[in-house]
Amino acid sequence: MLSIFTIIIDTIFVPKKEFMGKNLTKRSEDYSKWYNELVIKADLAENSAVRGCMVIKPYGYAIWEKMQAELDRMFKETGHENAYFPLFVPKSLFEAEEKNAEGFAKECAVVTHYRLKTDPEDSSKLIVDPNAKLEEELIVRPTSEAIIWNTYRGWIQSYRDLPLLINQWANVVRWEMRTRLFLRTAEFLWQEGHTAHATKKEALAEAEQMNDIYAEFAENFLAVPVIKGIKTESERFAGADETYCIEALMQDGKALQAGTSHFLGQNFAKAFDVKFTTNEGKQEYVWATSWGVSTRLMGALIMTHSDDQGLVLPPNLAPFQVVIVPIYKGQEQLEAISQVANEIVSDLKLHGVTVKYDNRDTHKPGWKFNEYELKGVPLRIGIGPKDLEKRTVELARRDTLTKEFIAKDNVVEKIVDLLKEIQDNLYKKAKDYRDTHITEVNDFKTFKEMLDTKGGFISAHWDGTIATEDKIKELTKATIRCIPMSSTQEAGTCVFSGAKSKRRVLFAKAY
RNA sequence: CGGGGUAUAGCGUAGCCCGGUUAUCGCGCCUGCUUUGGGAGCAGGAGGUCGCAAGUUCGAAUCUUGCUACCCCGACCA
Repeated sequence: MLSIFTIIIDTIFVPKKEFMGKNLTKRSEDYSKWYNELVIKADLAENSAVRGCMVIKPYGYAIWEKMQAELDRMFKETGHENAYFPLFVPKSLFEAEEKNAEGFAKECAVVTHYRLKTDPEDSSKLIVDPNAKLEEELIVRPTSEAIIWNTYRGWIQSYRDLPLLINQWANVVRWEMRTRLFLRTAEFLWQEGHTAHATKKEALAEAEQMNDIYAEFAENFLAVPVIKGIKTESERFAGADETYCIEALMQDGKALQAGTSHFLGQNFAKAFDVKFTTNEGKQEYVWATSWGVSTRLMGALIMTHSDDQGLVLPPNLAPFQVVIVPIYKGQEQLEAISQVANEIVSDLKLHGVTVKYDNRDTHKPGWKFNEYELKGVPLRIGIGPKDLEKRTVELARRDTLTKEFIAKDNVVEKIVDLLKEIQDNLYKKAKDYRDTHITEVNDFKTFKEMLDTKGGFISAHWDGTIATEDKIKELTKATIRCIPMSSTQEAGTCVFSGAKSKRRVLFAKAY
């Protein structure tokens, strides 16, 4: 349709040479080095003075804010409200739900004192005041079930108080041994939903619904295809009866858990004595769920779409979807170009497109081209003297790295169309990669071979025992990522033990 | 917490084995001029507790010891 209005003067497949010089390690050379460099060079985040903790820079944070805004909208649309609970959890509350406490105990930061004082031996230094020891240690939350369920006890008396549907946006701390920007940091940002229900059925439905929302968000918004599934017992959240998850596949063939939603049964209700009176006057424990996604999604986004030239952002998440770069000699030309650029800017804004006009004279056009490629801006408009003459603009796509000249009058229409196309294209490309990297395997030799050569998900039969799961992990480093929701009954024999199995599960090496 | 490695300007580095004028180079930064359709060129300039603390020595970035931080590989993990 649009091509009727669009005069394509020229389409150029830009020669590779022009894109060299970003000094970014190639994915094929060293994938994890590529990732680290990309995060730094695209100005998303950097390491901080605090071990394992990152500084999220404005450009990276803008992307996170877009994720937040969309998720927040989806949560509210399904009846959830935001609240905020404390950063600290008294140890006695933390230990109340045993499995949860045990699961997180090894990675907790603990506050033991509340005051510093001047070092008597060196007045320029501070020391912890030994007289300011806390009566009870405070745990910096690694997750908030404990403090929240302790609070819920006071909020829930009757079936009329249910369901209780709460979300909080917060930071949590998990003292990880080895950290990587966005993928695993000691402190990270996330949202955690905590809901209370009158029946098991309703809580299960909630947990599943939120996992569905995560999947929808990942696919439609991040353009990251995911597999919805259930975790095995050993991969389950500490304190949950069932963990639903979405699993994504990165370009290096490793899986990434992108979100989890837990059915907590009555475990926390019992640990914190949260009961309600039914409409028949009986006292019952409530049923619970919790669910969360974190800044790790940034990692998923980066590792799904980006290439050797830098970040590639889906239009839905780009802090600005279009950048306009003027190419000019002298003030007069700049003014003429700016007039055209400003027209396009206001027209794009009217169509809901976010756009940045970069008229800084401190950097040359070539520099800007590279910069915005590195930062993954979906579309770039170049306007120079030749364009003024011909009433055209140059339009470059980040996802395909192609450029074309189009008539200035059609540019807005074309862009609106292209943004949608880019969003779809990124998803399709990622899904195609993912789908071709799910390999059905029926014997252990092939299992190992596939993991080492092709990578990705291995769909195989499993006998359902933790022993087999552990053994496979020990031998191959692959874990069961999930039992896919979509998997159907299929008689077979376990790829490792040869015992009977009713369905296939997905194995992969994971982040 | 085990095993290995590194520490020199904002970043990346040379020098260290074999101690000796003013610590090398690149990027970045500042000033000026010329430039601007794929990371500009030239000229000039600023920037250093050589991780920290002791020791050896006439003399230490360089040798010795201790400490600290970080990185990589394991174990742990959203």
